[in-house]
Amino acid sequence: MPNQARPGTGEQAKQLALGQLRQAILRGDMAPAQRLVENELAEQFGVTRASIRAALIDLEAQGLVERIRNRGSRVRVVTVEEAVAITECRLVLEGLCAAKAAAAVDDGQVARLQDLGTAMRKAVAAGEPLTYSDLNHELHTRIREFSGQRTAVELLERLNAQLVRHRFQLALRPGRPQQSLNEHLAMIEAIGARDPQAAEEAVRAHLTSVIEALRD
Amino acid sequence: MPNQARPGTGEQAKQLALGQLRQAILRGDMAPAQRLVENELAEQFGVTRASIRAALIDLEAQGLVERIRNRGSRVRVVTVEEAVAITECRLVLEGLCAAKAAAAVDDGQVARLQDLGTAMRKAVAAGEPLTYSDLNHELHTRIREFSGQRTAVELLERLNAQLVRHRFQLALRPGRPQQSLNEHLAMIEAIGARDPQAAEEAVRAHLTSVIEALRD
DNA sequence: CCGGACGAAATTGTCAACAATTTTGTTGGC
DNA sequence: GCCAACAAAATTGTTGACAATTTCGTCCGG
Repeated sequence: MPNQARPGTGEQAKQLALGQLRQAILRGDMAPAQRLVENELAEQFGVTRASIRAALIDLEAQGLVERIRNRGSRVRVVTVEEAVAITECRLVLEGLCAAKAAAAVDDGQVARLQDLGTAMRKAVAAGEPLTYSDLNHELHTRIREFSGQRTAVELLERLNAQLVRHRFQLALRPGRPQQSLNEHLAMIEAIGARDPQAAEEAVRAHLTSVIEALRD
Repeated sequence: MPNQARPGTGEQAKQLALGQLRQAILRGDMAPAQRLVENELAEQFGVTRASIRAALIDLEAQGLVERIRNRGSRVRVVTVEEAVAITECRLVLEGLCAAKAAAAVDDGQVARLQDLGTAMRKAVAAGEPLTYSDLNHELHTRIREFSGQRTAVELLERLNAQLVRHRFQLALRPGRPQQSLNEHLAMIEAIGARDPQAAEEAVRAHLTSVIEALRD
């Protein structure tokens, strides 16, 4: 009963466990395919097994862990093939978002995207792949946000969470940022021009290139 | 996805509760926005609250129920706007599946689709909108299946589950089957011709028409 | 030496009681 | 008569113990 993590305040146990576990997986603290024993996790996070269990069910639905009846949970390993299939889904969904965004953005939002574009240029010129990767992620997030497509955004966040490991791998590949940069700038330009079809095409071209890069 | 709807056999309590509750919601037995009290459900299905609770968490992740902290669960109501947004996601994802299917089907699968096409023709001619609706659903399912895109299929099943109510409403609209039929036949033809781009275009045209029909 | 049956350990699934929270109905003051 | 504080009821969140299932090591027979 000594609840180490503030018993009364704010977050409830399940949400807390969910957040911590999710972060741990996304951060890579948990090795791929690592077994997730409910008792261990419960002790580690200072919550009870029921909370961990609820969190695991949630994470299974998000595709981050795999659960087998009476056999336990493990962090899901995303093969390259799966990563490609996931990115194909991203391709069409982000294409949709880009088209909708191009039709809906206001001037301030366009300026925001262009700022991101110059920042990305700088990051590539300075040879900082990690900064570039972050900006990359933020650009995609902003476009989704500006599209106002709540359903699509939800699906995409689910999909993206499954790709963290692959994203890292991709970002550190030499020469990759240069190619990626041009594609991103094209996306920004198309949206800035309020051209839905061009925006969708640009996103598709970009993610097609990502798929090719993934296949090595 | 571990849920094919067999609520009879030696399933475990949570899976049983999940199946029954899911069916009840999809079947429309639960009124929209109806409150789902854990105790009542537990008694109704003859399982304990813990199982119901686990099932509810699952259903929340599937987008079928809404849960608010300390306030309980309710069957989620999908507004027309949301239905449109969901169908827009279906549009791009099913387009992807159709393109992949067109590139991957074998002769037997094509024959299967064409059989469905003639059955649909017959159902429309006979004025049986319910039969037609079922065939419609099966056609979409088969195309997804033949595409081999596991990730996309998973997303689409999630999305479709949220639309049951609207699908019913749409199927019974006079004149709708006729228009829908032609679009479906075009999809079948494009896939039979192994033309990915035409298949994607046909699916997009069909679902665009569905979106327009939804907006009344 | 190998294969299958048996049993113990580990792990998840289920249960009923308890605590915390929100909602609702009521009472008192203005 | 209306609003706020308060108390009671309903409902969800949490806890620890118990049951069912699977896994793994061991032993026996061939």
